[in-house]
Amino acid sequence: MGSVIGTTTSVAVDLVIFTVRDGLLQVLLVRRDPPPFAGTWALPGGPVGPRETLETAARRELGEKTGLDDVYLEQLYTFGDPDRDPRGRTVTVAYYALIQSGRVRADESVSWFPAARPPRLAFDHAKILGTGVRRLRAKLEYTTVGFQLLPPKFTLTDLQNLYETILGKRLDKRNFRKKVLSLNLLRPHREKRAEGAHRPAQLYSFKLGKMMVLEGQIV
Amino acid sequence: MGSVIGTTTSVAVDLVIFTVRDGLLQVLLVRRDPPPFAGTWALPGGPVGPRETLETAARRELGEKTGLDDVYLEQLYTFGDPDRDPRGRTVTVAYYALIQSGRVRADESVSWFPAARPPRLAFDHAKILGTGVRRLRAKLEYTTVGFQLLPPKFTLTDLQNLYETILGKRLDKRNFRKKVLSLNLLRPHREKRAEGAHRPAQLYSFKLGKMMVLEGQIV
DNA sequence: TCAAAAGTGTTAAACGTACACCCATGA
DNA sequence: TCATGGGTGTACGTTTAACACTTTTGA
Repeated sequence: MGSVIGTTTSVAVDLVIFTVRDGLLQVLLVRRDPPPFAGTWALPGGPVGPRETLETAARRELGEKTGLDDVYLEQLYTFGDPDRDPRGRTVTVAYYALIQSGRVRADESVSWFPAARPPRLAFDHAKILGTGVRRLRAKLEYTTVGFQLLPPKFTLTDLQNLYETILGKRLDKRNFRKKVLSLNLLRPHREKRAEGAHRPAQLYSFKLGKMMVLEGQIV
Repeated sequence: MGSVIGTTTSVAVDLVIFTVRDGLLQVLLVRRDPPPFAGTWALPGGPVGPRETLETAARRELGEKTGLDDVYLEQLYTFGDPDRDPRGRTVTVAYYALIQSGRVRADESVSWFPAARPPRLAFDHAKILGTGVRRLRAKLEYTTVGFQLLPPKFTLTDLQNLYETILGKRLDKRNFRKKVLSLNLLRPHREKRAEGAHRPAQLYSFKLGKMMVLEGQIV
């Protein structure tokens, strides 16, 4: 309630940016240039500007690292252990974002890594990442967040692969399709996707722009 | 990633302390003495000390206001709009706590209010409280947090009243009992509670000390 | 014609939901 | 004996879970 005299606390945002690529849940990391942890990988993030809301700061960081602005973003958790940053007290508000694979161009200093086996991470970012993975798994089961990881048009097999990848378990094809279609969240397209020597797959898109909390579970 | 030069940001914790009393979900508020918002009610809270973790700061505040230390406490959300505190930029990490009614002595400056109809609150505390109520409702349905609001020994009617109060809907007595008992979370006691001109009620206690996430829904 | 992924139904078990009466007690 | 809240079971509909074959295509 009073002010904290003589103490400097920095407030930052950090981002856990997820995608699904190559059958793996992956996370976008940046290579740190300055010390501490120079040369190691870290979650994208940075200080909150004096006139920014926390979410604005998170969206700005996201835009700077990915060039994207129409992305699902949600506050994850706030980390503030006094020794988490050797430079001084820093409280970081972590957000997580879900983007469609292929919308971000990786390079030397910005790259995708498997979320389950990341490289050694700076600060307490391994802990933040773990919190993000658990949250995503939990939300996948009772919301439509998963759809944010797919391109505008996708097949039911794409969707099932996504769920199997993130949850780390196999699902029954017939039951999965029955359940997903019964939710009435998907609009079939005229076109089908033919790729390879087999029957072409029906393309669908997600009817709603926004994430939705479901009554029951998807899986 | 760099430090924020020339900007002072304070970091605070605020507490949404819930109980159930008189058939209502209630929240503990403190009367503010200093400006701004002098004389209005506010969530208990205060600055995070230089060597404290966020949770330690929250527990300290909780102890100062209630005298209790063995309380369910969970991080809720972080609020950081630049103008939320007229004195200057303050980011507040909100926690919510669940305590058993009757363990806190209210007085002139610390008092319980119905969470659904609080008095006018300082800062953005009405928004924080709303976030807390929604989170508690959501968690009640798929975890055992609700048990934290009951004394060590309680009856199934106590438990059902608690659920009905927080969720704001009536539940079927037989179905509720069947479901709760099938979870095997309760230990019956030898004693019963006789109060009034009717059959005495079986007392139970919660087997686990900790909150638990359930497979399905309680209600 | 073969290989590969898409697509499709049925059945049994579990679970959720609706519903009404007897029990034990103190006044 | 009455009023009060405690305590119990069943039947039906819905949901979940397990399970295998046919279709369409390109090579």
